[in-house]
Amino acid sequence: MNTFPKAERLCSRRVIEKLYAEGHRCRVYPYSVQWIDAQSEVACQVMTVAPKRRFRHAVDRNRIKRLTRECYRTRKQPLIDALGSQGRSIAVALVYIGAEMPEYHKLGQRMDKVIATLIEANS
RNA sequence: AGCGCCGGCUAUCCUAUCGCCCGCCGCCAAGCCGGUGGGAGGAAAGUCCGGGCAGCGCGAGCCACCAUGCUUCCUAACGGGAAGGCACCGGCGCGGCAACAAACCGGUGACAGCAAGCGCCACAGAGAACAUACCGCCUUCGGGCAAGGGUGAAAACGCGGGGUAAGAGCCCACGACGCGUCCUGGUGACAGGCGCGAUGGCAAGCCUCAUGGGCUGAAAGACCAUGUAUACCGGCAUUUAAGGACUGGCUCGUCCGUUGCCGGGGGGUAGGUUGAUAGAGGCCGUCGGCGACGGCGGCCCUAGAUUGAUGAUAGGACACGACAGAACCCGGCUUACAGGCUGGCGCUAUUU
RNA sequence: GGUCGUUUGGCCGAGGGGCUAGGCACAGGUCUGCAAAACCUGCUACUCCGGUUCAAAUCCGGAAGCGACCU
Repeated sequence: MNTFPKAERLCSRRVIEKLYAEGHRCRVYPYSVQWIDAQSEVACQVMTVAPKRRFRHAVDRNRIKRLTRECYRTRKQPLIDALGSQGRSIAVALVYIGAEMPEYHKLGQRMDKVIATLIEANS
């Protein structure tokens, strides 16, 4: 099942600060992807970010994060399997850096690229 | 039916699949899980006001600072609301050639006080506030005057008469304006009258008067577990007077006091729980009130996250979907907003 | 979530009721064989909407933009 429960979301303030300070970063437009090795019970913890500077209204930021979560939820399984086979776990931040409101199907294609990049970087 | 003005309500819907948050039930308990129910707004926004709630040793007086500003009422409170007064604007309109009163209808108004004091009023102009004299008027040639011209946003209250050499609230009538232990009506603002009196404007200039205000703000605060100080408390020894605290300042009053040792005590940081969702709550009926609103009775429970929940896909309907997403809560204000429904008033045209 | 500040030509920046300084930049001219420098001239502004006032960049109310602080 393509679920996205609370355990797979990145919630720890301490891990987030460490991620921003020491994490790897690469750009897969329209995202800036940051990740770091972590010790958790699930293979991958993810947080979504939409910057207030670019998107003034809370409605727009909410929509970007919802679409991002939905795309990740439906495409995450290859990444989970790859990490699981190595016994590793990572923490990831998906920061939306595009200038315009995304469209679901196009965003899905980019998310495939993000997943592929993460698998390659952690194999 | 059309146009204009002023309000009120509403804010796409349905089906299937995959997901998110919370409550309850089941599995011995918990979690995964299974079942079941609930899940953003009229502005959730801006943070412009008011209050609840919480913390900060206490109190009194004066000053400073801030806010409000026609009256009465509503309210927990308000800078909000209701009704009324006054002013201005618009409409209508008897009559009238027309302009346009009164009354009526609607809208708008930071609407206390420059006859308490100070300050400011560019340019132009004689003069902008203890005034002044260019043209002008009068003259006994010493001078007197401010009506008329001209300047300006504004010119020493307006207009008519008396008066005078010419003039002037110098005097009078009418009118504008301010005041009154005054009279009448009204709870009152105010209106009408009587009497007295002054005369430019500006208080969203300083200010005066009246009323109100302690400060901070859920990132407040409380608790648990981990963990252990330099906070804090008590005792003993030492010091005796400077100093400090009381939330912007001063005064009064009150309190604390320097260092060392001993004992008690349990801070920061990271995590969790709580604060935190049933309330000045909503709806209906009824009674009181012009109304805002209040009393009584009945019914209802309606998000509660904590990196922060409502989305995606497919199909269908039509008016083709605006502004926009809770973060302690409530009452207002302001701002944004496609469409739909609806109430009142005015005018125009047609029909009956 | 809460608390503040700021907005004046292309850029920096003064002015706090009476025709909006100054500097840099830009354009034209003088000078020069050409340019630089210097000198002269010009151009482009008070974030927006209302209100107070005779008069508003300035005072008052509202909106918008930009920025800062508190964990």
